[in-house]
Amino acid sequence: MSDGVELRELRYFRAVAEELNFTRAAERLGIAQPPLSRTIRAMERRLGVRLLDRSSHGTELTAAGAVLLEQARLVLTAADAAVQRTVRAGRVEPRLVIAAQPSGHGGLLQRLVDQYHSSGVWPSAEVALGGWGAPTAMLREGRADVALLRDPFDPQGLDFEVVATEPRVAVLPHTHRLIAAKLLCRQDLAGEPVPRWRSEGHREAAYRAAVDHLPPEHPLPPGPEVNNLMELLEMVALGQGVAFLSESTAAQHRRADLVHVPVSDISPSRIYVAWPQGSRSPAVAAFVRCCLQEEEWPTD
Amino acid sequence: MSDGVELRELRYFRAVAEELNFTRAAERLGIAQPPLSRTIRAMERRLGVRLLDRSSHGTELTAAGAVLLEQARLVLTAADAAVQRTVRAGRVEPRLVIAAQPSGHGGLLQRLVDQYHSSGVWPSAEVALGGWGAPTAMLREGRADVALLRDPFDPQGLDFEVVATEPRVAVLPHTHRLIAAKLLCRQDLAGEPVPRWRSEGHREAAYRAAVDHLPPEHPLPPGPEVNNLMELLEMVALGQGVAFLSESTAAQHRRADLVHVPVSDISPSRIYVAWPQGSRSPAVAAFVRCCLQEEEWPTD
DNA sequence: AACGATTACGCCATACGTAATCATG
DNA sequence: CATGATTACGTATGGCGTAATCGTT
Repeated sequence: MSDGVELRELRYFRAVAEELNFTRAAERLGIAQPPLSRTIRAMERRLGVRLLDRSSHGTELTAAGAVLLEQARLVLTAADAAVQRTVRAGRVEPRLVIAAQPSGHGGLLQRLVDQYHSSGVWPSAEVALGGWGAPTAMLREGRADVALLRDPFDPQGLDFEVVATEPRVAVLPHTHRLIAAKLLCRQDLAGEPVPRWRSEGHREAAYRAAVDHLPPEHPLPPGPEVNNLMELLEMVALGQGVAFLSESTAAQHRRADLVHVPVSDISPSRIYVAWPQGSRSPAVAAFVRCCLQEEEWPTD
Repeated sequence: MSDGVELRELRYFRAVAEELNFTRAAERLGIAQPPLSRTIRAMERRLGVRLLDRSSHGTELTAAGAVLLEQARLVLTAADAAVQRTVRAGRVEPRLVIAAQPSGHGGLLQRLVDQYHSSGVWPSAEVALGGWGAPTAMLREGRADVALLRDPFDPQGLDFEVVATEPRVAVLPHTHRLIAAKLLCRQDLAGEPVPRWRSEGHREAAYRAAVDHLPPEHPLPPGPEVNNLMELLEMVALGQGVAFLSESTAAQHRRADLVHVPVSDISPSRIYVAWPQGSRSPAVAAFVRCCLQEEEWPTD
């Protein structure tokens, strides 16, 4: 039983497994092919497992290789995160870095930061904004300590709690037949196209549109793809679809040519506070405590 | 920005941080002190962070060092797990390893394994038993794929679902004043000593006794320490305390000198199925599906 | 032939150990 | 002075690059 692997080996393997080509992988790593080839073979011999099928028609992952690729990504991310967190903890004046998506929380983020600051002499807070998926990545990579997230997010490696729940509204063009309604249900809007997020290039973005805006039992009418909130609202204004946004998001982006109508039977939007699993940081704990004292979202 | 760390450095640092003494750490690692000292210093210089306070009165961790110790443990565990999972995935006939505590689930485990086996041509299942804390450790270290767990467990790095819920009973000596009762509430037994688990040497064992057997608002009457279930029952039989066990556990260990009485207001015992976070294994998914089809626990 | 992976071989970086040095109670 | 960390220095393991070889299409 040889004792283990080194990160260098995992970095090399990841490159090969992702490129499925030793030459390109070596280029990407900035080394020559032979050491790469040797390192992978040595690892295979040491573990007693074939990781790659080197057939004539190119290189393929074996089942074991697929497992190692997945695992190697986790280990390498964790190693980078370890360094990041250590360096940040060692700064003379450490900061609590709060990651969040821009303009998604109304005054909530501001209130939480204020409350956190007024709660004592903890490291001062600093907000880092990023698009969908960025806050969770920052947590995993050790570049942020805590994050405010909207409903569908990848919980891998994170702990989280619900901070607030708020109903969603339908955003309709002002020419829509239903703008006079006080309350809609999903059925009233069945068949209306719903724009889809394409923004961050993630597969999950499509998923987000589906899960975030509609319960899964409703089929999703295909709508135009949009890259951000402004495009989304423009699409709606142009009559290309309807959008379902949380009240606060909608309220922050009022337009004369759009109307908001509450919807009764859509899953409410939830805001979570999340942090790296097992974080022992007192500052994180203090911020989370602030979050959990937060009231239900005020309904305007 | 130097690119990162190597596992060797993290292994070295962990040894020093745990021993708080370079000499002992070097012995533990099987190397001489100088390379150890140099490696740590090099790491400090590269990261630009002091990890250890080397004062006269011994070596202490800095705040950053404490963070790195915690992180290093995670990374090293993840790296070992990566190897284990890869090796197991590469076996000619891979097995689904199910970790569980011995004799804690009545026929549940057997039923689940049978159901899993009859559900198709997946890798065959193999059960690995271990004391409290062992199943979760096996999952984290890549030595098991999935586990059946009882209520208080450390969820770090795991995903889980509830499989079954069952009420608890009080286990009383047959000489007890309340053996004729059909149903007790916690108040009836207030002040009775409750034996505590000492078994696995974990701090968590005490926590277990508290959270598992009693809601936290009840103060825990100090009871004798026991190492296993047999000792626990013996203590109860000797009149040294009362125990609160799940129905199925109690049922599997009937004794002529013990009586079981249902308790109304104690949190029920839950059985979970858990697996490494983000596991993509189809075999694990199949087993979890079997678990979720499981009915509520039959009440005898 | 051409492309991609592997083996052969010489070089250099770096991790190691021994021994000497420093700092502190 | 004794204990424990660091610096100095010579050695050697092993990871790298260049060049040659193998194996497919």
